This record gives sequence, structure tokens and C-alpha cells, in this order.
Amino acid sequence: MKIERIDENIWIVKKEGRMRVPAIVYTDGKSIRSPELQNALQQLVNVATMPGIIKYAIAMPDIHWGYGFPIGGVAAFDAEEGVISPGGVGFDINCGVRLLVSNLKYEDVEDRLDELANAIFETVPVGVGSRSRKFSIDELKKVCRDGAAWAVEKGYGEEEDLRYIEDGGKLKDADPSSVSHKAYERGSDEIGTLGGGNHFIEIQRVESVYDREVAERLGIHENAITVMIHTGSRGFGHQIATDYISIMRNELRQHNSDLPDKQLINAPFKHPIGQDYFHAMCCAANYAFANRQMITHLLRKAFTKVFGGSVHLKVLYDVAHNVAKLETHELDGTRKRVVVHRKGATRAFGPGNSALPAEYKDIGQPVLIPGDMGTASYLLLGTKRAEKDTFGTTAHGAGRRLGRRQAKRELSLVKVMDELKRKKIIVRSASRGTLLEEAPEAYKDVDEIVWIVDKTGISRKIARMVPIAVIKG
DNA sequence: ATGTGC
Repeated sequence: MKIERIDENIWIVKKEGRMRVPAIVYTDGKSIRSPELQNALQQLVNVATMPGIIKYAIAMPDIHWGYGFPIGGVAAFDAEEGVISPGGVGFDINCGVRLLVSNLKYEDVEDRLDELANAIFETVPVGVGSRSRKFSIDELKKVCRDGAAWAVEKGYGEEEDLRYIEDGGKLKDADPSSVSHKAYERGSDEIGTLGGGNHFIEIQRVESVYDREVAERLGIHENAITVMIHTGSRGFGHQIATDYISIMRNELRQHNSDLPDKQLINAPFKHPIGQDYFHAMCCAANYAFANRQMITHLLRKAFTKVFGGSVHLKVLYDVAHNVAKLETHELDGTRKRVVVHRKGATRAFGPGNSALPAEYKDIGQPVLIPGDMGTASYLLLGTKRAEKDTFGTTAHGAGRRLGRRQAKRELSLVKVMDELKRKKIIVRSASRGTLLEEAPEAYKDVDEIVWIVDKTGISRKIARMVPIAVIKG
């Protein structure tokens, strides 16, 4: 494959073979040649062959190998002529991040972090297979339709929280009738649970601020305490992805007969099966928004238990990084309806975008990029440049350096824990294996990822937060 | 990511 440099940190794979559009990669000169990247790049090229793809297939600097589509990938398909693909969204539909800002400073919490971590660990169900309470299928259908608003109505959090969620925490194209009974069964007792793997709750200290004026407006200043939630739609979204991959495989044989990779299975967006998947995917996205909303409420309870009634956790923003959205983008001077697949990629709309709440309209959309549990996470803002060049998208995280199995094989739990202890990071986890899989050594450097998205202008850095207590699945 | 496998 021929790769050419078109900017210091932007590369193009020119159209060749069955590619309908070129592929664009945002990364540095060292990473573009790394052997680990090559499989993911081939996946990106495969995506560029799919029907109705617009402009180019795009990879963010945190690109790595995934199911069919690479993680850290963006692909927009024509809403009339194009397709929708479960592999372009990922199994954890609306996996995403929420950032809460507290009115506490580091000095207020540093001596009570053990107590706080224990309170959270006792209040929020964590780990693979974790359960909350059982909800009926009728209730889950309301979750599908109303997303985070369902949770607020049930008493989990405040009406105001909804203003600061992507699309208000409610995707309007959700249709509960497109979701299988099996998905409802799996989802019935998992709303309000964290899950496992890379999902976490993190207490953070704001370590650096890059734009003081904007940060101030967002209630962010050095040494402020923030809380980050990273979770998704649990078994519910996973089952919906599984169901529709199987439906598309069985019922759209002809359409999918000539794929470069079977995992790119898809349906024409206009086809009833494509529409059903889209409507079900929106249900899972709403389930995930409700999940993060419920966890926010549980976190407020845990904080109040430790610090009393004067503590306040405000939702700064909540954004998805595994989702397909029907959006309007300007292409060659005309506005076009496209289905933007963001898989391990974060929406990053710029100032003036009508999707933003009034309070953020002049600064742009808050973007949340979590790193590994020993390094840092970032608050950034979306840009006009992103809207123009990447369908309003930026990176989503550090990206794995070691596979899960490799991490467990090569890393030592004692060393990982000692290193976290040395950095004064408190960790509570439901599983020892998870700690190895999620060790800082298993991830790429989030600082480098963020440096690239900031340098290329597809988002801009506002603050860097460091972990002080981590609750993992 | 996942009731961590077909």
C-alpha cells in the first residue's frame, strides 16, 4: 500500500484496487511505519471499498485493530446510496465518557481517598456480570425511547444534567420494537452498572490548564477534583450488535457476498434491515446514556456520604465514542445527509454548531479523551477544522499497545501495583486480570495522541487531569 | 466490549 505524507501528521493512502475513496491517517512519522499499525491500516483500506462511502475513510492517532473496522476509525456513508454496519460502531454501542466537575479541591480529598474509593466501590456495581436491580421490559422500552431523561424521571440525577449530554442523552430514532427479547433480558438488570474491561470510574486532579479563560468558564482550575465515568450499553448493546450481524449475514447474502472482510457485514441504510439496526442501535445508545446518568447519581450519593451535603458534582459533558449518527455535512459546497460511523472516535463539533447547548455554543463541544489509569485524561474542545476535515471527529483514548492476552502474559501484577502506589494512585478492582489488561504499560501514550489531534487542529486542549483514585471492573 | 468460546 502506498502511503504519502500530506501534512506533518496527516497521511493519505491513495485510491487503488477496489477502494472507492482514499484513506486518511492522523498520526506521526514514527507510528505510521510501526508494524502494529499495518493490520489496522489494511482494515481502513477495506472500509474505503464499501458502498456509498463519502470523501475518505479516516483513522485517528489511536487507531488499532478491531472487528472489521479499525478502532479509532471514522467512515461516513451517503444516507441514500450508502450502508450502515454494526462493525463500524462496535459491540459496545455508545461506549462513552462523562466528566463531572466537583466543588472540591485536591486538599479536601487527599487524606480521604481510601474512604471515597470504598464508598464508590460499595455504591456502584462493577465488574463483568455486575447487576443492579431488575427492570421490566416495559420499563426498558422507556429507557430505549427516553435515554438519560428516563433516569432523571426515575430520580437518578437532575433535569439540568441532560443539557450537557450529546443530543440531550436521547437519540430520537430509537425504536424499541427493533430490539430482540434476548437483548431486553440481558439488559434488564445492568442499567446502573459499570461493567469490566477498560470501563472505569476515576477521581482526578486537574494538573494542567491550557486555556485559562475557557477552563474557568467550565469550572475547571488547577487542583480541582473531577470525576470521569467510562462505560457503555453493557450486555444490551452487545446483544443488539450480535443480533443484527447475524440477521444481515442470513438475510442479505447477495448484498454482502463480495466483502474484502466478512466482518464488514452491513445493510443498505435505506433497507428495512439497515433501518431496524439503526433504530435498535439508537436504543442501545440511549440505554448507555441512561447508564451513565444512573452512575452519576450513585456517585453523588457516595460523595455525599464521605464529604456531606455541600459537595456538588456538575455534569460538564457526556460524549459517545462508539456510535453511528445521521448528520448533515457540507461536501463540495452542498449539504449532504450522511451516516457517520465513529468507532473509537469522538464527536468534536466546533463553535456555532446547532447541536451544542447555549452555554457552549461560542467555545465548541467539550471532548473527553481518557488515558490509561496511571497517566492522564484530557478535556478538549471540538473545532471547525474537525467539522471540515473529519466529519466533526477526533480521537477517543490512548489506544492499546499490548493485546489483552499479551498484557496478562507479559506484565507483573506486583510491578503494576507498585508503580501505581508510587504515583499515589488508589485502585479498587473487581478482578486482578483486569488490572493487568488495563495496566498503563498496555496502552500507548495518551499525551502523544492528544498532541497530534491538537496540533492538526481537529480539537484543542483545555486541561489535563491525572488519576488519584480508580475504580475498575 | 461480552452471561470473556462454537
